[in-house]
Amino acid sequence: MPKTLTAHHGLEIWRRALTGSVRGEGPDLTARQMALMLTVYLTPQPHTVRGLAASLNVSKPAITRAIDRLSQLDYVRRKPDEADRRSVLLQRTVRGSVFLRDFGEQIARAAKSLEG
Amino acid sequence: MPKTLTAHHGLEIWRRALTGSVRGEGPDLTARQMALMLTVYLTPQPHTVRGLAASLNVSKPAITRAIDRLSQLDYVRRKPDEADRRSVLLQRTVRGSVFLRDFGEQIARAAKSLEG
DNA sequence: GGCGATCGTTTCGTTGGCGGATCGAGGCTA
DNA sequence: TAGCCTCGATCCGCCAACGAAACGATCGCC
Repeated sequence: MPKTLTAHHGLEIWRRALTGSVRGEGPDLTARQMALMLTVYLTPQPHTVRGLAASLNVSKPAITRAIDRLSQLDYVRRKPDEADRRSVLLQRTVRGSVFLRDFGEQIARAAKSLEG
Repeated sequence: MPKTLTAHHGLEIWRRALTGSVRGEGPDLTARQMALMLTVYLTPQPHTVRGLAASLNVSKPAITRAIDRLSQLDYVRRKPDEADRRSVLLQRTVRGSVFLRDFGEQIARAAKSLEG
């Protein structure tokens, strides 16, 4: 359990993790795409386009496009809502889980290398 | 001083800070632009285009473009290197410092709200 | 002084994200 | 069943970022 992460410390962790991500070979996602990923994987289901648009304060087409990109990477999948066929629910994928797990470990490593 | 920030915890902090940033009214910087900002402000001077290109593993034109964008926001300034007129050094600005300070506090807040 | 190397920038064509408007599919109510 | 609403997707023109190549300016060296 972290204890009062300071702003400066947070920035330094952010720098290391982000730099690693930029340097790396992984796909480079926009801030919105990344925010969408994190929202889908870390907040309670279900996730719809309109819900995400409201949650991220972004237009619906922007969400559709982000999903296009992420599903083409197989980081997320569309699943029609059987209860309301107008809606589309987002499903997590193994590949997306792996991507986020790796990213999370990168953050943890950055934090750890700052200790002591 | 943080103590063993877990991957999951790190992701959750990342989600909250990034979502806040996406929702907010600030300029949305690309991952590269943000990485450039953090490198300039958090690592030792001086910073040159080629140095940043190597550090971020990115092409020089990409760095030039990122600097164009950031200097137009007055987050960074170009200063000719008097010792080697071919080089350009990057200077920090007040506005950039404020931007990063706010962002750092957003991270700190996200971390704090996870405690306990 | 001449010449190759190195600096950051510019140009070029391409790709991809953007908001706003609009669409067709589907749901809801009477 | 008719009319209206809401859903996500698509179309449109625009703008920003991309890599590769070429450029002018400047340096280091002989």
